[in-house]
Amino acid sequence: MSNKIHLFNTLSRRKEPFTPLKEGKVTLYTCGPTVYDFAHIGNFRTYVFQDILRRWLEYRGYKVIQVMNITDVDDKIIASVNREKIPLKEYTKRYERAFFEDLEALNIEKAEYYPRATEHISDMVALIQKLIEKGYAYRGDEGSIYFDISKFREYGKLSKIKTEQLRPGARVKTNHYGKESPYDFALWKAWDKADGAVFWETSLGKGRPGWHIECSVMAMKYLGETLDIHSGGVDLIFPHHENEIAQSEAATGKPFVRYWLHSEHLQVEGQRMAKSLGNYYTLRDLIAKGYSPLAVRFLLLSTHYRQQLNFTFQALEAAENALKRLLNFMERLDEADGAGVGEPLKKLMHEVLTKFEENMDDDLNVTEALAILFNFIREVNKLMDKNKVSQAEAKEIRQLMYKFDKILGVIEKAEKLFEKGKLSREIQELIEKREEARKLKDWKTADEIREKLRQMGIILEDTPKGVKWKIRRPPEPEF
RNA sequence: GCCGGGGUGGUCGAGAGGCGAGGCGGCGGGCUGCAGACCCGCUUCACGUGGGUUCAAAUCCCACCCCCGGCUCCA
Repeated sequence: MSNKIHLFNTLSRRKEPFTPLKEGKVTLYTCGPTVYDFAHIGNFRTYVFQDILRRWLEYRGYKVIQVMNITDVDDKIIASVNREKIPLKEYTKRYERAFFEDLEALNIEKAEYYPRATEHISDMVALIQKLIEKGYAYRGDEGSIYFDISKFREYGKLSKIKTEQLRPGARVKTNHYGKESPYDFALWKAWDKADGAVFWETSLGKGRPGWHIECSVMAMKYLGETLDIHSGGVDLIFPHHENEIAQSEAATGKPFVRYWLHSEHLQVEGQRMAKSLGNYYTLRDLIAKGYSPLAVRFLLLSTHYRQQLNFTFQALEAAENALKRLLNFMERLDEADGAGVGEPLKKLMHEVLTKFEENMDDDLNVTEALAILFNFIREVNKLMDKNKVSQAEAKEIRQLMYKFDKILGVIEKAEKLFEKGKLSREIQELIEKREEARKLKDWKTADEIREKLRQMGIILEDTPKGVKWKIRRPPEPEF
């Protein structure tokens, strides 16, 4: 266990030493997807960040209890459901399933709970009832129930927004819903014709929950009234998280969240990602273009989470190649059989571990940690060039790499993907044929066979110890 | 308008007063029949512009320009 971790808390706008409420245990709420479409790579940047956070807390010995909500009822979903005339559940299941598939492809660790909004309606009703009783909520003319932000003194403490300074956007319907203040927000939305078959009959009336209430309810239900960490994308700071604080703290009188963490957005080619700009990508889009999801993961995690990340295809290629470098290194370690380096290597290993940990402790500085790791790899490669590293030492280095990979989550999974099975007879014969050609110095035939195998995804490398082969994705056509 | 975050080499990106992180790409060299992997060198007077502080500024201060975001559903 360590209390060395420092995290940037949006509440204070500074890095703070992290200590959980209960020793050894961290309660973590991560804002999840609204399942109305396939998630895009911007969404995944946040989920990858949350995964790194979770993994680092675990690395430091904490037991993490993570909740990720599934928002399966909202305006967009209702609109689609009524358009396609299918049951809500059927529609949301489709995208929920896709979401979990994507998480797995990106090697994102599972949370302990994935509560769905629609399965917590009664809990939401109870919380709203409590807010009404305490005088924080009121019913508007048309039956919807709103939170009265003027009753909550600390409103704006997360986003640092003063409500008097808020400029009403064009789409803020002021009197339309019978709200007392345009910034009061809906806890419960009364049924409307446009909602069609989507509604719940409750003691609050016929309708559906507002957007913010589900997170407060589900967070507190699974994690208690005060949670250690709550995270999401920066766009959620206001109004979503601000409203969550208001609802939760008004209801319980206790601090809702101790550390708020927000990840910056991703841009594509220096621009905001938008369907209208034609630069909108889902994970599936990238896989269809031949990129590996692990390269996407590597790219997403390699930029510090509080920094905007500029997604480009060139950067994705770079990530793909950086990943190859890691894998080549791992393979090379398998073949080391030198006399042994001894003390200097021990020192190198100790140094890389210490510095890696220091940087991760410092607000999850993965970028710097990776730089340190790659420097280490170069040093070890130098030693292996001189055939100094012994088998036992190589084994220790591999263990160290897997230790880092507990956080990065790319090496082991990629190794499994490219695992060497038995070569087919056809390929074995081709390799043998090429060896014969090489003995006869028939380079033309040898090179032809090598190229043919490459097209089949088998890379051959001639080494002093004989021919080596490895499985790699066949070359993709250029885009 | 109000409130945030930024502008670093071919590219992606760390760093936040004093040795040019790292990845990727390109070029050259070593190794190799050739490749590949790996190593070395170069790509490098790198830090938006103009001032200022300092022995020393990418880093601190001031002004300006530009980009992205929040204020409206959003990761």
